[in-house]
Amino acid sequence: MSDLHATATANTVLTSPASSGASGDDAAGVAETRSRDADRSQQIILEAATREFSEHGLGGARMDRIAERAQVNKRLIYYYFGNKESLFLAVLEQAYVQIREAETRLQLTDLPPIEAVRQLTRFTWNYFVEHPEFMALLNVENLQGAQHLRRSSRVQQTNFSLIQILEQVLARGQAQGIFRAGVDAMQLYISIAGISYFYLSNHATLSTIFDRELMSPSAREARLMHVTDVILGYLRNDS
Amino acid sequence: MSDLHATATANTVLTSPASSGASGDDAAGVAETRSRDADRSQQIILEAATREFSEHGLGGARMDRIAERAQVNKRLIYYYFGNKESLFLAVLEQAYVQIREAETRLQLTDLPPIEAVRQLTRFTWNYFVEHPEFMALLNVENLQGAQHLRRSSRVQQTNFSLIQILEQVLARGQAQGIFRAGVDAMQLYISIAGISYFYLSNHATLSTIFDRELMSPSAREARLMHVTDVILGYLRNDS
Amino acid sequence: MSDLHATATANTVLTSPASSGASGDDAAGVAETRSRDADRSQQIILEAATREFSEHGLGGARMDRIAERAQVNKRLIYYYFGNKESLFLAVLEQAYVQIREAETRLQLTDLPPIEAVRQLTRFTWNYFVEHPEFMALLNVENLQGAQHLRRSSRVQQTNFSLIQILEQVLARGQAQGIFRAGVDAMQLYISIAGISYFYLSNHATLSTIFDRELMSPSAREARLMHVTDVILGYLRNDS
Amino acid sequence: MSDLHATATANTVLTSPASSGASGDDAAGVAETRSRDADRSQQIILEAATREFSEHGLGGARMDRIAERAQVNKRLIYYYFGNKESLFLAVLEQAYVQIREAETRLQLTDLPPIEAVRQLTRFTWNYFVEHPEFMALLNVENLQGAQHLRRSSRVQQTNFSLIQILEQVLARGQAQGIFRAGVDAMQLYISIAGISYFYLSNHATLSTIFDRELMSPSAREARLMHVTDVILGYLRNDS
DNA sequence: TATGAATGAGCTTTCATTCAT
DNA sequence: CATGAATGAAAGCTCATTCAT
Repeated sequence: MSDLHATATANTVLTSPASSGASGDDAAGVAETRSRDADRSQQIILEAATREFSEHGLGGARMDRIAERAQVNKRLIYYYFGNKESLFLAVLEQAYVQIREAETRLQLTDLPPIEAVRQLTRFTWNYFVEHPEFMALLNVENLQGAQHLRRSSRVQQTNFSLIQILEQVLARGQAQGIFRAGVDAMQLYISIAGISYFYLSNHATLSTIFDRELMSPSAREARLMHVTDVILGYLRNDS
Repeated sequence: MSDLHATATANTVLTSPASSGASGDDAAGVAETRSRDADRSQQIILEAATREFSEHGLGGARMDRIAERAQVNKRLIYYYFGNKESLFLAVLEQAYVQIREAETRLQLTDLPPIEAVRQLTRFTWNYFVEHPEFMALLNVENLQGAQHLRRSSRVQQTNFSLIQILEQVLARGQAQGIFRAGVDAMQLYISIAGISYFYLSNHATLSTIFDRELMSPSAREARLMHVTDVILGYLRNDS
Repeated sequence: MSDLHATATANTVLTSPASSGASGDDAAGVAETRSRDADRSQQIILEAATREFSEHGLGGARMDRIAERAQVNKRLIYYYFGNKESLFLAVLEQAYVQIREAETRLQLTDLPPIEAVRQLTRFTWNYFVEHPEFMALLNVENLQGAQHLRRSSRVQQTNFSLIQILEQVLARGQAQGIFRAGVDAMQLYISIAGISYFYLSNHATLSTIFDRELMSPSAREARLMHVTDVILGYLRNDS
Repeated sequence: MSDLHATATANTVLTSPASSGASGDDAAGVAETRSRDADRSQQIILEAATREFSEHGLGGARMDRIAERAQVNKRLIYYYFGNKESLFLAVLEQAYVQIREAETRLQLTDLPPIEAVRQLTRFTWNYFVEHPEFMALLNVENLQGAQHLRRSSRVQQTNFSLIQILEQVLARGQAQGIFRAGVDAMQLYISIAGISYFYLSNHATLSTIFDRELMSPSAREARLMHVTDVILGYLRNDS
């Protein structure tokens, strides 16, 4: 989280006071006139709220606890974010902004197809491992039927260029005769994410049920290998 | 909650009134003499609670709403289940008992390996489709770090004989030269579940992000086909 | 408590069903027709209720707990005693009946004055020691402004013949020149009781404040000696 | 409740909001800057709670009624005192602080022994007369086995210097040959308090039983005279 | 920009009591 | 004589939110 707003523009979800839940019409220029402290307070609140929401869900999260975690006055949260729901939306938006940024840094088009898929799989796995709160937020938002996401103009623009990149990778592999034909990139992407996500997000219940330690370093390494095997095993062309 | 007790029918999680710090000497036979209404009331409450918890999470669930949904006096819920957390545990236990029962009905050992895997995949997919509340409960429980499940002696005994059956299927396929070697049955099972689960559980956010309808009948059919392809494509031996 | 209803008449507070809180018009004859079990159940309930009320007060007492302590169905308590308040009254009445009975057994008129006062003091002290629940009930009832006692025709008849006996003892002592003149028997009796009562009833706070163990056998013996010294020291005639 | 803190004025038990699991670094000086209303609100709540607890006991007291009596929002009580038990403890502590303060104002060391004992007796009697709620609180707390008092670091320091003063008075009286020897100051103090306390605290039941008006001015005057006679009569040396 | 004080609505839970047998 | 099931009312307490400065 430390590299969060490296630039003043790209990944910010910081708001003007009382712009509660609104779209995102406060652009770069405005940020200049705002004090450093204001930005910092908002960022600290967002981080605290991210932890709180991911640990307790929307209904279970407590504004008091967020204020305590952020070491700010509760009133300040309302000053910046309006209310609980808007705060949750801001948290969610920031989470999406961050993963999108990270994905952008991947350069899959430059790699051979198999390697590109391997990289994407590894990246997805690692991102979930390093950002369990992102998975938790997804859980929470899905429990709510994505009602916040749907309202967010900010996230909806994210029509995942990743899918286009993946399509291109699949096309290259197919042209080279090493990938099977007829693969839907979105379906594949969901499978890559799902295989990782279910294991990581549900490890608490799974390890209880199977009575097996699933989060040790060696277990995680084994899982990543399995995930890669499944995806590449599926894609390979054995004709 | 130590007085949860199994009765004659396999999938019951009906309890004695939670207030009685009694011994637990009311065994199977006694349940027969208990008024049918008691059992029925508990079952109705459990069903209402299942819906409520899966729609709103643990923190967001409202006891009032559960009572209303079950058309019983709110007090009765406390009479039978003690408190909200214990009610949630009872709901969770019943959900696990039910899926375990359904799995038991599968007869994978009698089928050819490929068909067995296909059946298991289809079953898992269909169960999630037909029981979205089960997925939601898993989500909720995982948000809580499986703290309820861990306390449940009832569920922990569920050491999923399914894994053993799957191991036997994999061994047969491998012996016949049609499955690859070295496949961990638990990893495979988690992948089968995960590929289905992520799509279904997160369809709300996914369809928002990809701007694609994921839950139409045709979309669901396509997904099931993809899922089966991934699993069988991974398993096939092309040496 | 085992010698409670040695006779069928004198000390009973057992009621006919639904005679809730009423005076006491069910006399000896009726008891004959009532089953042993009924009497026993009522007595068990009264004992359980006595403990509960003396430990938790009127507001803090729980009907559930009384039923549990008495090992009877909660409904039965209502069957016999009508409601909580009436049950408390029954408890209170029984407590008064018992101390009155015990006092009756004292034969102060036969003793020399000093010895008679000594015996009364010792008796009062011992009775409080052996019946802490009686003191607690007094506390509870006084917190309520004696509203139950006032309604009880049963207890009001108890116009304490003890005072008359004490008056006679004081008169004898004064006639013999060993007791001071002008002592009001009721005042003296309240002092005898109060000196013992305060120490015993409030020992919990007193021992905390003075950081001294007040209820050890030696401490209790010392206190009884002090109490006797105070009363006899006050009464002695030094002219 | 560890954040109870003493401020400049001796008898305050005012607290920081109970929610803040904060450090406790708000010392005396800070209280000055806090809005006067906060202190006032707390004091008003404490007074209302004192009345409520002394009239109804711990279990019978109603938070709603306390709020109504104090004319504050019920939520505010929880804001300052956390819960009912803690509020009761605060009430109890304030009651002890107040009587201790009043005792401190007595200047027994300057008086001749007989007069000192007479003053102490009169003071104790009068304090109970004027503060019946203090007696009631003692009753309530003793019913609970002094569990709150024991937890209070504040009250436990109150190791009643009064006993030391009384010891000195007794020594003087004995040296002058007017008091008997071998009197334990604590025993004597408990007797002084007990003789007054029992009469006043239990007057409701006593007046019912003895059918005598005990609280009229003349009756109270007679009792104080009796009490003084008992104590001084006991102490006098007639050798 | 920031904060301590205060609140209304509503939550989970408790309790004495009654119903139906 | 006895009981398990059920309930209305109200309790203690929580929570997101606003007031006033």
